[in-house]
Amino acid sequence: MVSLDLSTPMPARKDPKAKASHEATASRREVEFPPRLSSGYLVRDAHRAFQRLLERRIAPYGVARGQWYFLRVLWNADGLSQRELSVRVGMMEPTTVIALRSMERSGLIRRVRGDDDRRKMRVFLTAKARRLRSELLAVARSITEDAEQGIAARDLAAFRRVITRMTANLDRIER
Amino acid sequence: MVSLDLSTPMPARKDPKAKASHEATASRREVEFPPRLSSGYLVRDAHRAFQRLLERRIAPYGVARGQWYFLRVLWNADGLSQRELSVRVGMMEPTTVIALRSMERSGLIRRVRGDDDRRKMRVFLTAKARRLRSELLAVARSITEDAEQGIAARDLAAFRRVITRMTANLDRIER
DNA sequence: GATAATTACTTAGAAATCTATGCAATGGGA
DNA sequence: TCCCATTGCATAGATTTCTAAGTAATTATC
Repeated sequence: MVSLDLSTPMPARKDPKAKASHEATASRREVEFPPRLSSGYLVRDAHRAFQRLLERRIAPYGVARGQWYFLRVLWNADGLSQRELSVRVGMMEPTTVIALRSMERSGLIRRVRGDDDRRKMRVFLTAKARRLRSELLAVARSITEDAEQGIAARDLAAFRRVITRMTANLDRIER
Repeated sequence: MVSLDLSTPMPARKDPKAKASHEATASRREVEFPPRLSSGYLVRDAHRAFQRLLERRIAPYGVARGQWYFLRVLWNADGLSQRELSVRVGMMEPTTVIALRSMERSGLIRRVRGDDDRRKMRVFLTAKARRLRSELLAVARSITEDAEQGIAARDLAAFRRVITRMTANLDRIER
C-alpha cells in the first residue's frame, strides 16, 4: 500500500503547446462559475489528454483510437454480434458500424452472417488482431501508470469512487 | 504499481439505454487489465455523460456544444483574437475556425479584422449572445450539481486534485 | 529595402461520435 | 397463416475534434 503526497504542483495547462500567457491576462473574473472548479471541465481536459496519448501510442501498430475499444472487447469475447459489441463497448450502433468497417478494411476482423439468425453479423478477430493483444494491453497499462504517477493509492481509490458515481448520476438523468 | 480494493458501488453502465444484460454475460475475464479499474475508461465514460447532458440542455437555446466553450470565454473577455481564443479554450486553431464560423452563422458573434494587425480577426459577441449568459451559466451549474449529487465534499476535493494531476502528468508526456 | 522567418488565420481531409431514418429478418398474436 | 411489432444492421447527415499544409500580413535580418 503505497502512500505518498499529491500536492498538485502542475497548473494543468489545457494546450500543452500554449506555453502560458492566458491566465493572468485581463478579465480575471469568471466569478459566476470558474471552469477550474467545474468537474465537467476537469473531466474534459483529462479525457483529451488520455485520448491524445492513446492515439499516439497505438498508431505505430496501425490501430486507430476508435478501433481500440472494440479490440479490447473482442480479445475477450470473439464472435459477438454487432449489437452485443455496441452494448459492451458503450457505443451507438452506427458508430460500431463505422469502426467495424474500418477494422475490416485494415484486416483486424472478419464479419460472418449468423446462421441461426440471418440479421446478425458475428464479428471475429483475425490472427493479426489476436497477435496484437499483449502488446496493446501493455500500452494501456503504461498509459494508466503514466497518468497515475505520484498519486496516492487512497486518493486514487477516492477518485474512482467519485467519477464512477458522477457517471452514474448523470446517466440516470434523461434531460 | 499499487493494488487496492475499490468497491465500485455502481455498475457504471455505459449506454444509459442498454438496460443491463451485458455484465454477467459470458466471458468474465479481462484479467489482463479490467476497464473498470482503468482511469482512462472511467474518464471517458464520465466525459460522455457530461457531454450528452450539456448538449441536451443547451440545445433549446440554439447553442451547440462546440460553441459553448467559446461563449464561456467570450462572456469574460470580448474582442479576443482567434489565436487568443484558441489558447484560452484549449482548442487547436482549425477547431476554433469551425466553431466561430458556426457561431457567426447563428448570430452569436461578429468578426472584425484588426486595425493594428490586419492578420488578426477580433471576435465580438452579439447582444443575443450576451443575453444568453446568465441562463447558460445556470445550466452549467445545474449539470455540475447533478453530477456531484451525494458525493462528500472531501471526496470531491480529492477527485479534483487527482484528475488535475493526471491531466498534468499526461500533458507532460510527448509520446 | 529586399528577403527570410514568423504569426494569424484558413482550407482540406480524416476520425469519432451522435440522432434520425430506413430496410430486412424474425417472432408473437389474431 | 398472415400481419405487425421488434430486432439487427446500415445509411445519411451533423458536429466536434484533430493534423497537415496553404495563404497573407508582419517582423527581423542582412
